[in-house]
Amino acid sequence: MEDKKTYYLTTAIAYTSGKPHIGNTYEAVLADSIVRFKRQQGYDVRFQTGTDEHGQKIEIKSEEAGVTPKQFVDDVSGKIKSIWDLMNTSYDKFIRTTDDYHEKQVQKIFKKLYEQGDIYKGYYEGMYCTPCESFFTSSQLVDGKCPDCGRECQPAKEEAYFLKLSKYTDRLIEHINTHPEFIQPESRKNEMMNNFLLPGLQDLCVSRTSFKWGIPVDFDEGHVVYVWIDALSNYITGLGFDVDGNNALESGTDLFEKFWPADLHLIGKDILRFHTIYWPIMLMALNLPLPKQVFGHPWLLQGEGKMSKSKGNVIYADDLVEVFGVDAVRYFVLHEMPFENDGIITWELMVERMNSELANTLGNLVNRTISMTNKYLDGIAEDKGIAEPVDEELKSLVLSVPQKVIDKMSYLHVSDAITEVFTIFKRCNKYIDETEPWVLGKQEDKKDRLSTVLYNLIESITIGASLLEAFMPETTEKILAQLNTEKRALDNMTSFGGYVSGTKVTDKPEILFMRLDVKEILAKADEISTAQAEAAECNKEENIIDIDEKPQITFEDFEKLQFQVGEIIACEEVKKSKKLLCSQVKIGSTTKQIVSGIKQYYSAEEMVGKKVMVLVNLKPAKLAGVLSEGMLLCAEDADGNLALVAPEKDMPAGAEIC
RNA sequence: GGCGGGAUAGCUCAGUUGGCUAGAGCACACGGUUCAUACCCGUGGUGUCAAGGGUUCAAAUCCCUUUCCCGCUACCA
Repeated sequence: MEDKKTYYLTTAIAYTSGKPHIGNTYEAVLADSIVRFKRQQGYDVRFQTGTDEHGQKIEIKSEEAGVTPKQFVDDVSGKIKSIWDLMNTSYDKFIRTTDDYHEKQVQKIFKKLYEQGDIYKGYYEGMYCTPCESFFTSSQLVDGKCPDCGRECQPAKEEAYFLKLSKYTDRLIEHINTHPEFIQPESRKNEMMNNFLLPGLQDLCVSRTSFKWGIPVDFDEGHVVYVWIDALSNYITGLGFDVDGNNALESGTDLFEKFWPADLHLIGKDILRFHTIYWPIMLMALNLPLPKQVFGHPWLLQGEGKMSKSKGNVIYADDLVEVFGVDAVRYFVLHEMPFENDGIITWELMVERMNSELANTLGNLVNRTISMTNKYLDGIAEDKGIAEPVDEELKSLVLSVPQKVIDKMSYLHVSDAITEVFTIFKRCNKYIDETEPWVLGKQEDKKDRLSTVLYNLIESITIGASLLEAFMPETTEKILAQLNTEKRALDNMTSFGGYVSGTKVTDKPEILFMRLDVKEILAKADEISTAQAEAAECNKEENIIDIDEKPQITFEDFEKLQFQVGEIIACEEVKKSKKLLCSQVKIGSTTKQIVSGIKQYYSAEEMVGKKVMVLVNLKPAKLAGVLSEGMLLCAEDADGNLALVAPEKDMPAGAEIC
């Protein structure tokens, strides 16, 4: 049996709380372009993607929708899968965290880690600073006290399971230092090191009791496995991994044995921490090898302001595909995303790219080449060998591109790789200008030269189109079909002239990419936007916010709190702080200084004169070096927007709130 | 507040270990061409390389200071 090198790539699994927008879709397309290229390079590839389907948010959403959580995620997961299919992503495995084999293994993993002591049942036995609401490992404490506020830390009481991280920290640091390619882009490595690894990790809470929709901890009723052990494990359970070593086989093959460790976890930069710290530690605890590389890709952002469904400006892949076609959308997201910085997508930019690169440079090139071949040569371009110096320039450029593309792709610089391919098409257009086939066509004695010129063009386009396959598979197929030839293999691009001389091209060239009118497209985008906003309106997600429930308190507990109306008589910004305002608050005959993190929502000037609700008897603390003697109460919505709470009628400063 | 990364043409960015008149794409303007989807080709830059100082024969590049942006993180009683 041929011993091909394997390549295992995974994307993050998409959370099934709603339809994925173009930014989520980008990840799947990026992954797809990478694996398609690896296949071209001859690797035995496995590409896994899927959906993450547990958690409180889904429990709540399904309840609102009046269906069971399973029904809810079945629906959303199906939608996500259909968008991945629409985008032509060639995944080998679509895993769902509600799949039974996955759930079973997660339970076994959890149990194994528990039995060997890597997971322990805690009662927040770590050092907990109540005022700071934070946990600290003992190594983080300063003189046994909270490193932030310097106060005593105590154990807290809530019951939960924790993954012990400290045991493996040194090994992980060592691994990251000796494997510079492990975290990509490399700049993220410092962030992980400096913010988490070097200061010391606090143990990760891996179970919850506050909701039910999750994988139960089978030896402790009431606990469900919280997100990370559940979600991250998909990368191995999807290969049929079994904790006891009885890996499930797929058509006789032990996929886990064959494909693990993964070559690349492709994820968004926001979850890099989980993939480069918690996941490796889980794997170490399971005594499994670590993935070779984790790439936290940047985001594809939407241009016009913050996206929101109610504004109707969320861009979805299926809307784009309807207007532009699959490959145009693939081209756009891949090309517009640099390696490290966020990219931007708008309808205008889409049209611009579509017109200038796809329609003009590529589409028109194919079209004019085929048209001339038909017009002057009855569709048959033979290599008559009538060469001129300019031909060599074309050939050497074309033949230099494959290696450049391979290099760019090996560093995952997909955008640059596509740009390289397009240099072929640009050179071809120039070549046409240089050789002027329409002039040759008028001279009977130049027929052979003309034929050679068109042959060179067709050969160049064949190579270019073949190189495009990873990025725009349908376009590759369409071009090659029009040229009536086969896809050229990557290792077969070292010499010029593979196109079978004398082949007849199609006599009915089809437009590959239609030029679009920006105004028309924007009008269409407007329609989509309006429809979206209307849908959001009638489907109005009731603005209900659920937060974690706290334990019941007694009236005595409540009586300990002293609330009064306070009048803000002066207010200024706290220098050196992004969020803090420092207010002088009149409460009865005294004045307290209170610092609040509301600068984003209130200016210092507008604060003055407000009468607000104040928690008066809170122990004073220093914030950013400024003393704060109480708390201004605020309401907070799901996006973190704040609104001060004030008495409904005018009340004097100092009035008790009870 | 801590750590890190930036600031180069109207826009998006390249610029390797300091080294010739600082580059590319887009956009714009003009010229050429007509096979093609009004397309393609060519030509066109007075840029304080954020500001100031320093090292050097030589600085966009190295060092210091300042300003402004961004990322992660902490804080946000």
